[in-house]
Amino acid sequence: MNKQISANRRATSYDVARAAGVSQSAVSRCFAPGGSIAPATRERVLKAAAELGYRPNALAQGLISGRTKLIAVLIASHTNRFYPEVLDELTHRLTERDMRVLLFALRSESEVDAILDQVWRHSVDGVISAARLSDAQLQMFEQHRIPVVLYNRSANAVSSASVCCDSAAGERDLVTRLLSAGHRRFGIIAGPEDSFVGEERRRAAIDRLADAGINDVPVIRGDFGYESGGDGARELLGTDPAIEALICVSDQMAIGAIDVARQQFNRSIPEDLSIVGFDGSDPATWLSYQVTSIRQPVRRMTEATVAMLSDLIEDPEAAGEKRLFAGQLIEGRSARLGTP
Amino acid sequence: MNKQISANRRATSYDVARAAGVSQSAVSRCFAPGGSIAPATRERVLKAAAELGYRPNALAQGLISGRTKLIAVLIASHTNRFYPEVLDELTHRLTERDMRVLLFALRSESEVDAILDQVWRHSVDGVISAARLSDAQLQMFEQHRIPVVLYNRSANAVSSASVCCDSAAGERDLVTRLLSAGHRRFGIIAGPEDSFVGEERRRAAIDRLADAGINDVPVIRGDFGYESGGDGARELLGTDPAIEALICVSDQMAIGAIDVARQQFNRSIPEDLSIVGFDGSDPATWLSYQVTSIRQPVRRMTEATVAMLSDLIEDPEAAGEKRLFAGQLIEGRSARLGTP
DNA sequence: AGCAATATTGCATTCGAATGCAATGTCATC
DNA sequence: GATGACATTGCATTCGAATGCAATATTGCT
Repeated sequence: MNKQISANRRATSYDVARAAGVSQSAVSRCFAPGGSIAPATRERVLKAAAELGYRPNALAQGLISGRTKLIAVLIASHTNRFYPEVLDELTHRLTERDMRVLLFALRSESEVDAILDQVWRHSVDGVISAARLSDAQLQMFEQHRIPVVLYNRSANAVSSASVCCDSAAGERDLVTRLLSAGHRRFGIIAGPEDSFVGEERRRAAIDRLADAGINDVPVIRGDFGYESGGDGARELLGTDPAIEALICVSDQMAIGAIDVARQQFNRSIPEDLSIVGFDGSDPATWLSYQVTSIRQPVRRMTEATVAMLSDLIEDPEAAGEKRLFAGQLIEGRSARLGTP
Repeated sequence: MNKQISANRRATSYDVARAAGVSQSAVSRCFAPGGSIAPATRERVLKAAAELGYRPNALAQGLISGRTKLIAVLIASHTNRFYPEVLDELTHRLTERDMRVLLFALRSESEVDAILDQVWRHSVDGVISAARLSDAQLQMFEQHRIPVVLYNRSANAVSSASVCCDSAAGERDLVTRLLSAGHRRFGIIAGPEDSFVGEERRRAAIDRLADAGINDVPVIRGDFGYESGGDGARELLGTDPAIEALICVSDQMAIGAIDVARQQFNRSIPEDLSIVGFDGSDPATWLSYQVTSIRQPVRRMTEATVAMLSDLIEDPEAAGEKRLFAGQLIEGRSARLGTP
């Protein structure tokens, strides 16, 4: 019996070839950019393809050509929850360049291996990771010439491409301005110990304060979220009511801290207490908060990430570049700042 | 010359077969659940596979088996920006069931066709759409037996599976409670005309008000975001300062409205003005707002979505079920509510 | 031991498109 | 009309795993 074209079977290049009276190769060449094909033939093939609703099968293309145009995007759940702009921008930039997003949301460190296993199986052309990868994991990709671009984190040992917002510089700026406004008594609401940017910001703040002769600054750890910011403020202000400025390593924690300071400690912000955040996320600009913060240039960063990844895919031997973007200081109304 | 195993080539099932001294079929059967293989052979194969770092190639598997375990997730950019929980939960639930997320973020209606083209090429096993699809587009999927589950929207003509929060019922409840608190003068801050849930909520509010004999309620359209909520409030309160209650079809618009009402119109919320939202998103619970709203049961809804999709993939002939989840009324502090 | 029943294994083919190579076809030029 | 340069086309193979079928190997049982 002949191969039946059942109503719901997808049309293949052979079906199109038969309909157009050409070989399968000709069909393939019609859809390949720069394929050698006569204009007249091309016409006929495209017409047949349109009639049959033919679309090249990405699996077959990927299998034979070794290029899938799939990009694995690894993002920690909390990054996406608190900063959804990042994923949205990444997705758009990738789509613009004709790449597809295979999304993996990580809730915990322990899932990474299982997820990389999947990434691996799908023969992705590249990886964008806004989640922590171990050196061994990065090496695995490097060894197999799969480009990886790290977003807002960088690797220790392995030389790996990355795009980051300069957290340290941003945090230093903030602290410098707080100091020059005369603040001398600080509290820090940091992130989890395993957060790259969180730790970078915490260290930068502590170092800058130490430079100014201020040591033993109390640190409370949160999870970047609203609740934990409030908890941190409660604990810090409860322990030392004389604290003049709270340095929070994320906007959402700053917001939580502002609410608790105002409502439970009856402080006026910024008159009685300065609070700064980090990220420049949307809610930070809301009238009730207007958080003084460092805004990450997300659009430029995501654009750079995708551009860098494209380049690496073109030339996998190219060295991984590290790009550092300066954050922009947002002078909100949640902190008293001095002149720079 | 023999096929060279260069350092960075991926191991294939043939490589493993050679290393373990068995046929490629045996290797394949080791990784297939329930494959007929002797325990001893299995041992040997798995050992060889581990040594070579072998992982089945998902493209080849998908091509030959017709199952890719890929799920296309279509989500409107604004849904993800204002309500990131949805995508995060969906991704996790899908991952739990051993399915992968091919993500598409839609900024505008016009991108849909290009994106469905891509979805199509990738032979996904199913689609979850939190974006509008036309009847023709839905039919296309149905015709080819590709299950689609709509999230928070439902189709008109086509019978399609869907999971929704009962926006109409929720909005009616809110309005009922506002009415029973004695409010008589309302304003509505709605969503864009092409938003499914936005319109559903707007209509429900208008209908419920009409039932109470209140007609010609002013409606301003926003885009679900903070700014547009503030703009809406400014316009409504500017036009009619006697308005007693603002009905916003999203929490972020309610928040924007609260800020503008407080800071630009000097109103106490809820004493001078009641404002209600919808969604039960994170920021709505923040102390400064505590928006009175309807919380969508996101976890249950995403769970149901994924379960439904799994079932449809198992049995594509099954009829698409429509599941409607009741929202939970959150009595915040942004509105005066009467008894039910 | 002998035979059937069952469990393992390998062979060969398949999925759908891309591509090197050889075979045509076309055209210009002298 | 012959010759060469170049453009089109098709053939055959390839990517890597799954699977129906036939060939063996084991096992149980008499």
